[in-house]
Amino acid sequence: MEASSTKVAIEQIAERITDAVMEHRLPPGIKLVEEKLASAFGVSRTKIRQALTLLAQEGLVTLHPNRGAFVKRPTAAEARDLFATRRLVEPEIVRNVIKRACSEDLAKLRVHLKEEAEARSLGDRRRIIRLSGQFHMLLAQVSGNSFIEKLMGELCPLTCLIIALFDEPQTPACPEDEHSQIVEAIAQRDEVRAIKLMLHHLEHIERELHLDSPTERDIHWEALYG
Amino acid sequence: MEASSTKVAIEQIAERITDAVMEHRLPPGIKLVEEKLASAFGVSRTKIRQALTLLAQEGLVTLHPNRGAFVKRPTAAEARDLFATRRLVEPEIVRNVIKRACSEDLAKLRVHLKEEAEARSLGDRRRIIRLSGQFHMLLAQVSGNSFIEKLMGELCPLTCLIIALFDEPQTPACPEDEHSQIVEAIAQRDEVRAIKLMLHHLEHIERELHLDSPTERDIHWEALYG
DNA sequence: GCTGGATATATTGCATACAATTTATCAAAT
DNA sequence: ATTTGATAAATTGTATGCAATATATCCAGC
Repeated sequence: MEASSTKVAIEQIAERITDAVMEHRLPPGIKLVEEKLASAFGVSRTKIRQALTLLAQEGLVTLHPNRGAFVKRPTAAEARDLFATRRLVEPEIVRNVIKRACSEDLAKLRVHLKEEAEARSLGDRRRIIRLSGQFHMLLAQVSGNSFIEKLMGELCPLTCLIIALFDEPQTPACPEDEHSQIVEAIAQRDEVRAIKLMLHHLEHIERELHLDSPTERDIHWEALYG
Repeated sequence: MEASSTKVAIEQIAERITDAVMEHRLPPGIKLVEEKLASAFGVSRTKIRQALTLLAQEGLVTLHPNRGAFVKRPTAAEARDLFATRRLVEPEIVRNVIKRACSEDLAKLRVHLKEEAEARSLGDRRRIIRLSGQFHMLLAQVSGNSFIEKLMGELCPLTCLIIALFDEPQTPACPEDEHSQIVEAIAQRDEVRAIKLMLHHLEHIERELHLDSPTERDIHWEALYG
């Protein structure tokens, strides 16, 4: 039961679960037992159930009938599709941000960069991963297209999951500070450079993953001895 | 109460509501009363509620706290964002379809074209609108990227809503049979032509709408007399 | 006739109870 | 030791009941 008596909206529940997933506190594949979540959030299962259908629709959770909800375990193929989608969408985001961003927007982005730098200097790896994802969500927000914003709001948490699954655990934190370079290119209204940096950034993330070595999930047990 | 005793999954409920919206049987802005849906589908409100949160997450329905669920009324700005997103995504879909489509996929597309032609010859306007949307969803399916497929599954019903809102009611059915031209270009693996046709098609749809004349919804009553 | 406010009705929000189903436990058999 | 089957425990799926809130109705007052 929660200490406070404030009502917890199902969106808040979904968001807190999403944050936990982004910070790798909920690993891919783990089961989300309704009763446990209900008592953790101090609400009834009815609300948890709604939050879970919401998260399932977002793609962060998989619902197995009569068996429950599980944090999604994306396959390598899904990971590749995800990055293909991001390579398509994020250049458009950059173009729109350069077109529309006012000085306050740039300020917001720079505040975020500071948070990232802080987390990095503190070595808070979980916070780094979450903030890295949220940087891209913030960019999408500034770009001003609600559909693309929503899409990125789903792809970024999933990217965190994919990193949890396919990245070597001891990879040195995050590559480098490519985010601040992107922001600077945007501030200078250098579209070509900003897009190039963004695409390189995405390629760096994808290349650090081991999408070729098949996970247990990818093995087709039925077909193995066909 | 449903005649059959088959269990109705929440996805089915959501899908049937989506179809009704696509066919303009549920107009934008209409209230969806839980009790009425519950008896229409022969289930309890609990399940309806889950279907509605799902549809809200998809963006087809708006949830007003304590006031209920309403079929979304997209604004002109949202309509423009939607078409901008489709202009970004659908060329990628065409590229992937040309790369991946086998002969069975092409056959499926041609079967769909036949259905469209049939509906058109019968003058079944509602079915035409729904099938026109589903053509694009089918293309997305064939393209093989699950994220883009899901995105188009949300954008197409919304497009139908936007047409219901911003199109003149007596517009002559649908422009022409641009879909079959696109399929032929795909069958010939003519990427440049297929993409060009797709973009023209989207522009035709958007240009037939009256996105400049402000709807009642767009008027800012508070700011009017500022 | 229109406005304002009280009462009644309708509707949503939520928790709970119970049936259906799955998962875990444990003993017997090979 | 491993497997099989029966039983018990845990968990999900669903309907229902009640409180909270919003909407509609009605009637007095202007």
